[in-house]
Amino acid sequence: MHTALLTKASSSALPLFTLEALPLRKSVDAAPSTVGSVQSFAKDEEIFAEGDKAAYVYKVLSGVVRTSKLLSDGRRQIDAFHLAGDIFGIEAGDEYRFCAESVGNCVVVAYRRSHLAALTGSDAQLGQDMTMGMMRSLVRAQNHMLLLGRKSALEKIATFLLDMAERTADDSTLDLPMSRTDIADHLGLTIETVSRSFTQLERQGIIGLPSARRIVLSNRAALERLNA
Amino acid sequence: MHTALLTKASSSALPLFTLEALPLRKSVDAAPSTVGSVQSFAKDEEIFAEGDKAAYVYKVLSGVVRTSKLLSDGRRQIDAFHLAGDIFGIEAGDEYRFCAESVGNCVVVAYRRSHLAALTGSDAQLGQDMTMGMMRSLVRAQNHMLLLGRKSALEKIATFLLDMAERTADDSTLDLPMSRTDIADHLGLTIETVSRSFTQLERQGIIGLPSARRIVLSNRAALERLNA
DNA sequence: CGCTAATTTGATCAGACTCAAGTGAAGTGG
DNA sequence: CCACTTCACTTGAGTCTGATCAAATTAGCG
Repeated sequence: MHTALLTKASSSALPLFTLEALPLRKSVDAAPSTVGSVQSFAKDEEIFAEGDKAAYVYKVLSGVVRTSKLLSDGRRQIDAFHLAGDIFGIEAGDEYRFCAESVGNCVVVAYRRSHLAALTGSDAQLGQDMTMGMMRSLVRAQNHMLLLGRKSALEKIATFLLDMAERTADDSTLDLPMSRTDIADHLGLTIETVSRSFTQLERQGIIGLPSARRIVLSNRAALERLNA
Repeated sequence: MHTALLTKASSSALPLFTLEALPLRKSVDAAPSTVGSVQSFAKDEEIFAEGDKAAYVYKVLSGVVRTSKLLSDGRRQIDAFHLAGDIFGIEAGDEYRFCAESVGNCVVVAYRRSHLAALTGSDAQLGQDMTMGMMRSLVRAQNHMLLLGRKSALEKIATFLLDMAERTADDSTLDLPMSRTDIADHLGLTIETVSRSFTQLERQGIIGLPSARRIVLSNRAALERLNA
């Protein structure tokens, strides 16, 4: 119904295939570092910081990455969670305007940006991959602005759950990879409000909470109604 | 410091030049409609609606355009104000996910999207213009998420004023082209809170309000401090 | 099994919203 | 040219949602 639709639909679509296949193939018989190097991170490790030289563009292979911005006094806004297949770290300028961290253990491929730039000129397909990645970020960001600016706490949570379900869940059970703090900083709320909203949805029979991070969407229609 | 810097810097940079010069030159000796057609709108006219077939990409020649999203119950989020030189209406899918309206009288050029798509394949420069437009939208959107999710009313207004000043003002005087309602829907506030914030900044001697829409930035340092 | 961190819950508070008037400026028509 | 209407903005009073502060549970984990 919103953001997630495009994201999910496109992540398995053609354009991305190139970016996926190219480095993996090459890394077998060539130096991986020149095309794409695979990197692993443990929980809460920094992949890059706000202000770092933006030398790489990344793609998530497994796990989850959060990109966030900080205010001088520590207030944080997580602009997106990046799941397997998602691209992050695309920048127009020469530095990252975000910090990127692993949410749990995760594996990413890093593509040297200078190399991509050269390819983008000659290889139209690869340029389109970057463009698609950007488009998807833009769509997500724009939908998220509506959420942040105009939705109530309960509506924010409902939208978030539907979005995550769309992106990860096979059935009606959803395993959240991130903490309440991360969710709060993504939705512009506090952890207490996030927790209370979950509890309220559970009491209304709209979701089940077998454990803190496992959500059962028992009444998706009600969630969609809250989605406004 | 944020959004506005890149926007301003890039709006006069090279990549955009092509998009500006190409249609204007051609429209003199060729049918303008095939490349870019100039359209005028009076105050509060609709340029396109959310869900319309996204047949054109637009560029503002003069005046201001707002793009917004609506919730089912009428709550509105203005994602951006587009000033002269700004591109809007770029879509990945085949329909607009926004509504676009003129804020005051304004003139725009409409580029047929099918035509651009063809050019993007052959003309790398033009493709980069679109890419740049998208990048700038993305940067703005990402900064705006931080504002919507984590800033107080006063901080939102301060950021907004600095941003508008950066984009339009020559000196320390700023003429706002939009109403309090538009500002409120852009910043995720109500008109009353917007008004009260302006009054408060005035009382603190940080801004002057010779008339409702004319702002004098008498203490830019204080504003920047509020910018967090 | 005890320790630490994450989450939930409770009580209170505050910033922003709602509702309601009041003020002022711009435009209209006599 | 001036009274009248209208619309945009400001101001005030009271309310409410979500934040803050604080404590209790619960869940992981070594």
